[in-house]
Amino acid sequence: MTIAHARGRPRGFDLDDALDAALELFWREGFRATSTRDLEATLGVNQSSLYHAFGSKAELLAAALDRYERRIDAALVEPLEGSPLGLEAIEDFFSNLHRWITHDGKRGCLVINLMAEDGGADTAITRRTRRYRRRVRSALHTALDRAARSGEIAPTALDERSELLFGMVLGLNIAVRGGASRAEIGGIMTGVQQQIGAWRLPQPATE
Amino acid sequence: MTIAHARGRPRGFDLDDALDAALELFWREGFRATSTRDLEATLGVNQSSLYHAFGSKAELLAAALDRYERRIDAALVEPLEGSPLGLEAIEDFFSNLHRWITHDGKRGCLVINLMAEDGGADTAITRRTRRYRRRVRSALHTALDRAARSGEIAPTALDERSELLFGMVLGLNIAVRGGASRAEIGGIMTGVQQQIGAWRLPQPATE
DNA sequence: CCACTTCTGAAGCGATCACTTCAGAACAGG
DNA sequence: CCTGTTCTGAAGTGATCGCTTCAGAAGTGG
Repeated sequence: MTIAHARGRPRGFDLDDALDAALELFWREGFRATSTRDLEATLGVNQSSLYHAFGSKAELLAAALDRYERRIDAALVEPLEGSPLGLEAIEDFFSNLHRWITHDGKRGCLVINLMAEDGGADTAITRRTRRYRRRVRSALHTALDRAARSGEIAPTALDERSELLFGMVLGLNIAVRGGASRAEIGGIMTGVQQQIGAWRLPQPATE
Repeated sequence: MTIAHARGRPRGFDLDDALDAALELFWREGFRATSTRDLEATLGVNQSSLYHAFGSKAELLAAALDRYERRIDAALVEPLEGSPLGLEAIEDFFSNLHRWITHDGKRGCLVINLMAEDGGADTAITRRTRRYRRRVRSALHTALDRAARSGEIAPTALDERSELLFGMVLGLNIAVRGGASRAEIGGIMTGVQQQIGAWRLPQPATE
């Protein structure tokens, strides 16, 4: 959606590259901890140009967040939501989540990091994190529904179980961001996977 | 442990009162978001006096944290650890936790808030939050052990289950701090309690 | 009362924050 | 080349940060 300019000096940097670099900073260092000077240095773009292009630090975050949500949706949420599988889709989701939030360092999930940062003030960011929470919880519920319909798990307490799983998504994130060791994270992850497996009913032999 | 002074002008404020007020601010607003000017205004104590008494903002936090840990230990961890009960002690723990982190507003647990704030840097605070994590996880494990020994639950996957529970402690906190609605928190809490109940084995009729 | 010590209040320190200003650079169309 | 437009670089805005300075207030023991 980058339109070629018609008149005036052409922009000296690529908008998408800048957004990706800004996303990386906000994600790894946090929104508040990333100063406009940090952005200037890492992106190699003068503050003046950044403000000219994006308006404010918050709008830059919003634009970076658009890109982030598209990616995490493709990598984690859509596979969970669109899978034909039940419990296995959820187990895969948590495996993917594990990789996603620990990929290089203690970066966690940007949306959940933001949720933890702003302390629940009523900002545009808060509204987006709320929407994201609903989306993830709903995808988990959908997968549990599939598992129940196929007889993989008992068709009871689906609401409670999806809430439990969603709570674990949040818990894993804060454990990662809070500096828990790899072993600690692994332990929690094992606890989740074990619990998901424990929901599985004994299956009648197929075939 | 407040020693009466021997010479010089007596302090014009009460150390314990000041620590309690500072604790309240750090807890509700966050450590970083609480400025020394906020402390001055809320405590009614000049910055100069605060620095004279405590040394630095970080040391003031450390002193407030001492008080906080004593209280949360008495209110939540000791009852869990010292109870003769198994699952019921854990259920009570989560009920108490719910009250503790939502008591007035979205305050969460100070230790977990700090864990989320400093991003895992290796500070004195990080070391204390690590110690606290170990303590809570161990108390949960102890309670599960009691439940297993009394035949209340199967004596399997105790490590995984305690990790799961601990992850939920973290998840509930971030949900509260992140501005989740009362209904959302209640949903997650119900998910946890339901899961704990689901671990209970059918009991032989006693009597 | 005096010398000594400790604590207080106001003012101010340098650093850093998000953001702005403005002269001039770099292009287009005429 | 000239005019009009957009973008860039360096400098600087006021606000706020954690923390310090220092004169003087408020006590003590002699």
